[in-house]
Amino acid sequence: MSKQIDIGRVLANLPLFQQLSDGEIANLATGTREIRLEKGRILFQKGCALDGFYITVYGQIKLAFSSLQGHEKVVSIVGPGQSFGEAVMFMEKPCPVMAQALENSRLLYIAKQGIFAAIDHDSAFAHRLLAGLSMRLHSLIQDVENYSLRSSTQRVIGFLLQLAGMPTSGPVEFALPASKHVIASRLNLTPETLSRILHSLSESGLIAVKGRRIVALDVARLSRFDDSPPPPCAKGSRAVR
Amino acid sequence: MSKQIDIGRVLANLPLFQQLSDGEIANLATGTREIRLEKGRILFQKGCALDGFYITVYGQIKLAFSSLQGHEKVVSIVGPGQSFGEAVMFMEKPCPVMAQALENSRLLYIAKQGIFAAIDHDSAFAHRLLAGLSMRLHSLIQDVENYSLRSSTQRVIGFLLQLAGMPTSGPVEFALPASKHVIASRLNLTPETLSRILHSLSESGLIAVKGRRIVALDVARLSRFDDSPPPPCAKGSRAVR
DNA sequence: CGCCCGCTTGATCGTCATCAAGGGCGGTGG
DNA sequence: CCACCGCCCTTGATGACGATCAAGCGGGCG
Repeated sequence: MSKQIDIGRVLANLPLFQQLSDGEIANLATGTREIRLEKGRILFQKGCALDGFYITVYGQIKLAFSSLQGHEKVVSIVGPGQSFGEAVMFMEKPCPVMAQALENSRLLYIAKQGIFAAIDHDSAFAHRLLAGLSMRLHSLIQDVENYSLRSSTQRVIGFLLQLAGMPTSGPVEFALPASKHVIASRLNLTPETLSRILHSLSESGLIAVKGRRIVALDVARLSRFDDSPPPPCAKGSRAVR
Repeated sequence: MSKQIDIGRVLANLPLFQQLSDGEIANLATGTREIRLEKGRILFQKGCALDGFYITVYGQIKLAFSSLQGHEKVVSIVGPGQSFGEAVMFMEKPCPVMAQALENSRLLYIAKQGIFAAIDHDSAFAHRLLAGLSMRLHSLIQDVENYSLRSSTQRVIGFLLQLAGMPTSGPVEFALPASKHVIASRLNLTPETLSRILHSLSESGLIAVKGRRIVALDVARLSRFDDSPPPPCAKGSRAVR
């Protein structure tokens, strides 16, 4: 039962909590529970109230909502070191999404009382929280922008470029962070469409695909695709738009 | 030149600032500028940095981004009493959207220093800010949900129901908050499509439209449309999905 | 009175979802 | 070691929803 020690250590190393005093870390730790979740298990359903939030230690959690028709849309894939649920906690409203483990995972659940105490005590912490929420908001707006004024191909390219990082140029290899099914949903596509797009990109020599691994062969050209107005008529390019 | 008095009064009445002390209000007021904006004028462009945020006193501002192709997508329509730009301010990153006046408007621009001081001084204020940002995040997620798993008709209905408020039942009349062009963009539709949808809804006897005024005739049935799985086969209903 | 702008209406086209099979690969058991 | 099965992904054929292009309409304002 080395839980207590573990939790304090883990908390203290998170960017969000880096600069808190030992006392506050200890205080947070008392309100913190460890959660192990096996692949496929649901952490909470859409509509639940949360009076705390979660941090992923390892594993992978997907946040998604599902229509009454049973369709599901993945909003976010959260990995180690990332947190989720803060907004719901501060809002005191039912959670708009559900959370499910994509792999066996280990999380921390941090009760809001400790957070609130830390805010009262240390206004720099409040600043970090505000900045964190703001970043989240920002990326959500990016999503809205992607969904509303970019084609499916552009969304895929944008996603790949993001995974590739800002590379020096030259080919970059990386792995998709989840099954193609999940990725497709995250990008608002069907798996079929994603498959076709990846196929067509590799036909154009822009990328190479083997299973979950992808090589971005020509990052420069890829980026150009990403946001170029389709030239007046992209001649003969069934493949592209 | 009654600006100073005005500003203090206006600030003190905003929900966000209700509970601040007179001293803090005064402090905020010194960092606050009044801005008058005539219809059509652009307040800031996408990519600008902000070191403060805005509150609409009267008028109407649209937040939007535009693709390189010149297409424009309205993210939000902000009216009197509402604020915008906080997230950008806290994030210290370029603004992801542009802001333009839809009517002659009057705004307050509040410098971040006063806000930061208030946070340091009054942790309840920090809580309110956090809750405010969280609400914003929540509604953005709703938007994503709408865009990704609801048909255009469902989005329109959802929007109308929101305008109608939670009515007692029976017909409700209200006005669209902006031109149909802007509304359409907000809902991720072309004006043509919006027009057709409104037409088809009024043909079905669900609403009546005269210009910008709309009467929701059958709110109950409207709500049902809003989220019902299309019954196995909605017989003969070209009008509906 | 006439113009301009916001909206409507009609015809056509593209993109992407849907439906339906067909691979390929890993795991399991004979 | 091979055969079988399940799962994930791919590939193909079709269709629907909504965008685009192109006129018409009406009403407010100069």
